[in-house]
Amino acid sequence: MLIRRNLPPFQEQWALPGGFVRIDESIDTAARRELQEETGLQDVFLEQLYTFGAIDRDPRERVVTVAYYALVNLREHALEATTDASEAAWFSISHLPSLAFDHAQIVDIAIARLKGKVRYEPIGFELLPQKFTLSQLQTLYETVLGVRLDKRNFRKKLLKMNLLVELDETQTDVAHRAARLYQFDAAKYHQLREKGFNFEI
Amino acid sequence: MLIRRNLPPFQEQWALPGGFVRIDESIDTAARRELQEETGLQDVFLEQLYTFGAIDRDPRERVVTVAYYALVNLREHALEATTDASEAAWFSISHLPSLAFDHAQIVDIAIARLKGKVRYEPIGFELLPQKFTLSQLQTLYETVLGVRLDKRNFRKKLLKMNLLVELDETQTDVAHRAARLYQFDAAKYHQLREKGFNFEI
DNA sequence: TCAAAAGTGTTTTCTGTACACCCATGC
DNA sequence: GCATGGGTGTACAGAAAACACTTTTGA
Repeated sequence: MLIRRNLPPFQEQWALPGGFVRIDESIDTAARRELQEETGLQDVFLEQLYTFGAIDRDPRERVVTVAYYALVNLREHALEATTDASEAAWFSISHLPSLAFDHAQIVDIAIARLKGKVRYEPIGFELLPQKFTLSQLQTLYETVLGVRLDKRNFRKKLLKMNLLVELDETQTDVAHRAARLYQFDAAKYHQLREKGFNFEI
Repeated sequence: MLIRRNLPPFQEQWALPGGFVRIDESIDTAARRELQEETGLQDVFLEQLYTFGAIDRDPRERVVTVAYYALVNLREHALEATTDASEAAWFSISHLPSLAFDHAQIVDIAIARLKGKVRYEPIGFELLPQKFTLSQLQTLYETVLGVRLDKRNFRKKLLKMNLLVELDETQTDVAHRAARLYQFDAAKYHQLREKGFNFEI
């Protein structure tokens, strides 16, 4: 999700949303506030990514950026028009425009983090609606990891973890056999974690 | 490695070494400089850990800390007396004194990072001398991960990776059969990585 | 009736784990 | 000669990987 800058430097260029930390808020709070102010996104997975501190990364003055990344599913969190930024839009990470400042580097590091983390923590579900099909989940992993997965083996593995609740519902509005819907059981995950269980794809 | 503070607040208490980033240096550079100034340590593995930004973490004023962690082997990097800190000393992480500021939390996060990272990146070698025995390596993993490992399986696994160079040397000054020494082959590791190899313990 | 994706088991291969004894060395 | 850690192989079990066809549905 990028915003188009309406002020120099890098005017008219796309950039990551962001802003300054206030003296009376933590940086976690600031990240959440900025995200909300610039995109309308709320109640999403948000985690500190990395802190960027090269001396010339902003041409105006010395700026240190503590970058955060959020995971969002587009169906349940629509973008709202906001006042801060002139324009906000979603991009495919395989078709990014050129970015302001060192934001391309920040995106690279975020993708690397996601790729690493998605394999051993159940954060992939943040990118899907609450109810999803196993094929959607598989496609998600195939996209993030950049590999093709075997359908039968994938289902076997995921279902054996006992983290998915099989619902009595199916997809609607598809032009083929409707797939069963599942839900991720976060409570069960935390419970299993206590006992030494490790999520792994 | 902790230093004893000689100024308030938390005077006389143990704390992580640290200091302020200068306007003309990157935060990476600042971390390296502070480490060198306060402990004499140079040319060690140093990586950004996490940025701490709670509003009241320093009683004097608002301070944001970008924490770094270093991995050091004590045999090859002796501590030097320095002027900045009144005293510097190594502690076992299982016997830490109470720490100034939120440094106990920082240490906890560093240990968690090490525990996670040591399993899928070959950073454990940073904690050993260049030449080491397989038993030393095993003990290191057992200590960091907090588990006991099977000697035969551990050796089998490590040697099969082809990342260790078997030297024509053995330990000296031990009161039992001297163990063969090995070296980690970083070049080979990077070469294998290119081909999709993943280090994993 | 066709297209499109859902759903389902078995076999083979590989990897992880469990396990015990002899060897070399210094004291 | 004894204490101490060094060094070695095999068998079993469980996990991962390979693989193809039938079913359901809407258009």
